[in-house]
Amino acid sequence: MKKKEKKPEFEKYEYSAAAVDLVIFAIINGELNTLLIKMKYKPFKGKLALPGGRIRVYESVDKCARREIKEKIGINNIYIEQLYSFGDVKRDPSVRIISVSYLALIDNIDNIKLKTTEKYEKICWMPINKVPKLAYDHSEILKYALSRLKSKLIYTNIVCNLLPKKFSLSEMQKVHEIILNKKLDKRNFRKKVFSLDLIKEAGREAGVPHRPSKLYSFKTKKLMIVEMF
Amino acid sequence: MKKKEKKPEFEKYEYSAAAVDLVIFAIINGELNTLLIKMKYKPFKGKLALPGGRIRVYESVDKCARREIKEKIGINNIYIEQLYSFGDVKRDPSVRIISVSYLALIDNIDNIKLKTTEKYEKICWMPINKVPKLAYDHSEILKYALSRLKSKLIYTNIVCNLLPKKFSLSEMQKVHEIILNKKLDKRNFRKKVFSLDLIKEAGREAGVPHRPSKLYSFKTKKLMIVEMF
DNA sequence: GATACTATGTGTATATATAACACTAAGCAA
DNA sequence: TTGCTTAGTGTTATATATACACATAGTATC
Repeated sequence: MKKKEKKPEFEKYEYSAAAVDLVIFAIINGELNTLLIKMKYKPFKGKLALPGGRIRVYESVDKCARREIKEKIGINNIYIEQLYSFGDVKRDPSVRIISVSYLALIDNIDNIKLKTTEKYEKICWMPINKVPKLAYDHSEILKYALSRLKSKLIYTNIVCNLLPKKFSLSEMQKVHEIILNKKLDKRNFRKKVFSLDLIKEAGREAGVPHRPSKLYSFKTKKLMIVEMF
Repeated sequence: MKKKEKKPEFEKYEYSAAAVDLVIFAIINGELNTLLIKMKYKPFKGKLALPGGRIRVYESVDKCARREIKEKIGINNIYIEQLYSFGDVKRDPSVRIISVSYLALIDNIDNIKLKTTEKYEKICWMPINKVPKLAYDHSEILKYALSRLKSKLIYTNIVCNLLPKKFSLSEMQKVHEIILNKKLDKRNFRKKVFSLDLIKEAGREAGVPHRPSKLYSFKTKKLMIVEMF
């Protein structure tokens, strides 16, 4: 930080402020869940909303998304992806604010500790088909995130960010079925997954009252374009 | 406008301002062109950049994109699509500003009159493979726009926004070849296009020194998901 | 230790989609 | 009438996607 930092010239112009809103997905008990906060203050007191916050002048938009995630769930290194910027004038009734939305994926819910802050009444996971109408335009954002997740599940290996380090093919198939909301054929699923050469064997399940499944892990978590399903 | 408008609370927070940058594509002389402006003032005096401008407090982000287009090329009703928001802290060296980028497509270059404003040295079309390094992070934005256009060309009917009202199948194929940068098989192309049932006959070419082609027009310009190429 | 239970794991045949390939047709100009 | 130029057309081979049913390997129980 050698150069002297210059403050943005807000006062000169009537220009907009920006924020980040997060759609954080995790698979919990065989359902797709998203993280929501319950608002403590007006104008949406008592309503559920996506977590998020203002972008600071000295942080990039991506950094802001990661900071917010860190503040809410205590972790840092998860998959995030910018979705879309929502910019209606009245989307926040009290202030003109543009929201850059992000998708974030949790691969292992056990690593997460939710942190309530003073600003929110509570923070919680909720299965996406039980989510009521949210504050602001957050229902729209959630819908957008879900549709992005669905399409990326079909044409990329993004599913690796929703699975723990070791997983069975049945688990993997289940994630696809949950998100795409349809049953897949077990043999065709396995054939396809193997043909893509994305995973390697990683031991065997134990202590289950049935034939134990082989476990696999992803060779890489780098996002790749692959025709999945 | 009944309710009294409340001014955003810029002063209270150190938050960011936002702008829109436009990647406007048109097919000109068998090449894909993009609209660029030459900058008159520092910090990029003399450099080429994408057209764009600050988002006003009382306009939505989409409206801002359309206003900017109107100001630069005098038309209003073209296809636009939000791309991505670029938010590095130092992307503009003088002010912290987040840029929401848009793709816009011109279907008929004849309708366009470029308008230089006092702010720019000039405004002009340039074939995309002749574009030098641009000011700010605009080269990155252009690259992003091009990749979005390519992929949408493959899985949607977006090409309808780059063709005039009436066009021949050879013209349509040419647009695909220009953008995808590869030769396509004429018979397979036609077979596919007809099978999608997107176009209808619209007369015949005249005054050409060879067999005249049939002309077609799109049944609808509504964006649809279709497996093109 | 034999049996029941449960989720795992595997192969083939058919239908569909994609890719490769070359000649005739229609209008204009000389 | 001939030559020129781009438009227009079908078939075959290959690859991909879909549909479908039973044997297997552990654990738990009697």
